[in-house]
Amino acid sequence: MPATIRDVARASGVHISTVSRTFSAPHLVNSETRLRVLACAENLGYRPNRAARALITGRTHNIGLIVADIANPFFPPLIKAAESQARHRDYHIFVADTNEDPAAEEDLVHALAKQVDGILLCSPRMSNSLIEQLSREVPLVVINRQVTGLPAVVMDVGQGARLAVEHLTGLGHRELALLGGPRGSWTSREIRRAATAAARSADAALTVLGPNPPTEGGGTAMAEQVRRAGATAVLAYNDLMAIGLIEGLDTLGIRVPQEVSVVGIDDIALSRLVRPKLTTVATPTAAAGRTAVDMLLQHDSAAAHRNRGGNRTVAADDRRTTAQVMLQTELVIRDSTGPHRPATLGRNGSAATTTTADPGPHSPADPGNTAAVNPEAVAS
Amino acid sequence: MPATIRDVARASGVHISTVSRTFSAPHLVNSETRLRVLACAENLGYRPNRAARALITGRTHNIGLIVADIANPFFPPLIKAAESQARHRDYHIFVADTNEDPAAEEDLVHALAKQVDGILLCSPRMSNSLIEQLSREVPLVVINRQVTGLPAVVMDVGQGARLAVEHLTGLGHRELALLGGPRGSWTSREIRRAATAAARSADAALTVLGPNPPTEGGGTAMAEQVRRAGATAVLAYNDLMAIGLIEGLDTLGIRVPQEVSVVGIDDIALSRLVRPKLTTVATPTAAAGRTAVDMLLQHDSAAAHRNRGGNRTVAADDRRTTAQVMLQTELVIRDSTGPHRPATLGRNGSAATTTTADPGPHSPADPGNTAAVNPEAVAS
DNA sequence: GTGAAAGCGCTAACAC
DNA sequence: GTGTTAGCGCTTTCAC
Repeated sequence: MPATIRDVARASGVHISTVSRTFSAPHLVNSETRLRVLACAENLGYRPNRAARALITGRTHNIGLIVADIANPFFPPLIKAAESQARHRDYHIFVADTNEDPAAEEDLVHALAKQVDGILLCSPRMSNSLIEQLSREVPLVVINRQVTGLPAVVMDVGQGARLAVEHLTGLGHRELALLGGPRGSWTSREIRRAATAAARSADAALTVLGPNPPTEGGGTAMAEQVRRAGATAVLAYNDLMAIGLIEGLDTLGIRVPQEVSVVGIDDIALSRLVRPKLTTVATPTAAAGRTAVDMLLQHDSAAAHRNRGGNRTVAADDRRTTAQVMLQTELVIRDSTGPHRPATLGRNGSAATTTTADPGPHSPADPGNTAAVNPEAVAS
Repeated sequence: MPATIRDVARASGVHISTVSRTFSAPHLVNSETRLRVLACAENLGYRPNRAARALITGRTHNIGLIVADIANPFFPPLIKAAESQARHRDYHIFVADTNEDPAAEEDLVHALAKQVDGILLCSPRMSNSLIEQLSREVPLVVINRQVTGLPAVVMDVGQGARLAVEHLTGLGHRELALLGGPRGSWTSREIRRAATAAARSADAALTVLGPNPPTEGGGTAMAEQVRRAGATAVLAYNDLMAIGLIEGLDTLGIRVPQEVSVVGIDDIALSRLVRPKLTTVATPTAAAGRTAVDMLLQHDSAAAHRNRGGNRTVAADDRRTTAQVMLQTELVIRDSTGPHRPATLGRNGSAATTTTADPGPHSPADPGNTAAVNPEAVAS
């Protein structure tokens, strides 16, 4: 039923190779002929079969995008941007979800390898060495992870974490907590590293809690531990966890930001919608998606000369374009962070803070304190 | 570099067709031979090239999923469910984003047609007749739309809208507004139809405002009009618009639910996270994704006998499995709806509400008024 | 500028 | 049970 190149050839009275050229190398065909062929193709509804074409050219014009969890609000903007960029360049995109399972990542790469020109590996949880090995099977661009020798685009979460910690210590907080992300997350390690360093510089204590699932529930579950740790300010692996934590704290009768300040990371759309609006580190996820596609495709131009029976030096050659891009992050201060207020009532291990909205004056024993501010007034 | 069927054949000393059978019809090959072939394949890292296979079998084992906006929180759970279900059945899934553009939908269907076994058309904005026409090119399953003769899975938003209106009128509201969705949306039409009918049954007035973009901004932008319409209760096309509307009303100094009740549709994750928590109609989006994949694949089993040069009755035959599934919805009552409270101060055309939190008495010219309440007290 | 022929990786009759 | 042969729809030498 669907028209083939042969149908068009017959209809326009030329050989199939001329039809082929009309579509893949138009300049090689007489413009009169070309117009005729195009007309026939048009009214037969002919479209080149890309799979068949790929069989011989070695380029599928498809890209794979592997993410940990499509439903995690961090990913959709990235997926959308990648898809959009890909399509502008006439590529289609396979999306696959690993459910945070490292084994699934590997399977997926294998399964997709043959039908794509490359794969975007988003926040992978598997080991660097495995990634490297897989990259010999199919061109890979890694997002949110640095693996030596492979093209990657990462967000500078280290800088973001530093900014966040400085913001917190600047508000007078000295007992910080960090809610770690999932095991195997490069981002989580970077955050931890930078946050630890920044806390030390500011003479603040930082308790690391985790690893945790990168979800709202993961955050909520840690509320009790945050309280036990006596932290007055918390940096979470991502916004979802931060929001979950705020809910958990609320359940414990601990108010944010009056008693505890909370900072998230990512600046997902949700962050402006919850109350208090979340202070967070904005990561350029859409840009990451676009950039990754561009890198893959540039990379891919080289890979196109697939070595039909050739030696394997080609694979090595491809790597020469390898680059690692680091995207800037920035701190967005909203309403979930505020100045440190030492508890004035008892301080018997568990921070004894009243649940009532009572922003009375406190003993400014901590260094770096700023003037007290009515939390209500800040709700912008 | 990647191993081909021929490499495996050579390594295991059999003909390529035996290798082929080992993978596509294992029972047809001697178990000893099979084991040997499998072993060779294994250590050559051979995997059948699905595109090449598709060329001859006519089945790509790929599915297309076309949505209006990946970043709209309504879609990710659906995409995730569809992807998961597809992969369980050994299918990969192309995801494409139309940016709410009907023309893009058509292009995408054409572009994807050849490399998929079928397409899931999600909340399409194009005309029924075009959809029908496209379905002759590639098997289609439509989600959130009913088009005669085509398999579809829809959410029963009509019932949901009715429930929502009944809830609202039950609370004493008599001046309702409906925030319509995007032009071309079947769902929007269904909601409008059901809401109108339900309002009439309850002797309530319903002002329809729209069409609107199905986004937060779309909702925010309508706050002023809602006020002008004098509505005390609003049903929005989706949660995003409902949330946006609440923000917009807040800016106008109108409190939800004290002065205006708002109901959304979809029950996206966000709805429980905003304050006030959103009353909404829960739609089973994940189930819709799964079901649509199942329908497509069942449908596809028939389509597999692609008519190589055959007549076109096959296409007609495929249609016999056509079914339309309607998924139940349910009203989730949270905190954005409350009893009608007649304004007691002036009513000079535009509902005169002060921006300061000053719930003073008003002249009760409007019908159906109840007592005033301190807005602060309700914010749970 | 166009046609002829070979072949991408694979499956599907059909022999044996 | 396995080998042979013919192609799926297309691109790409190579002649002419």
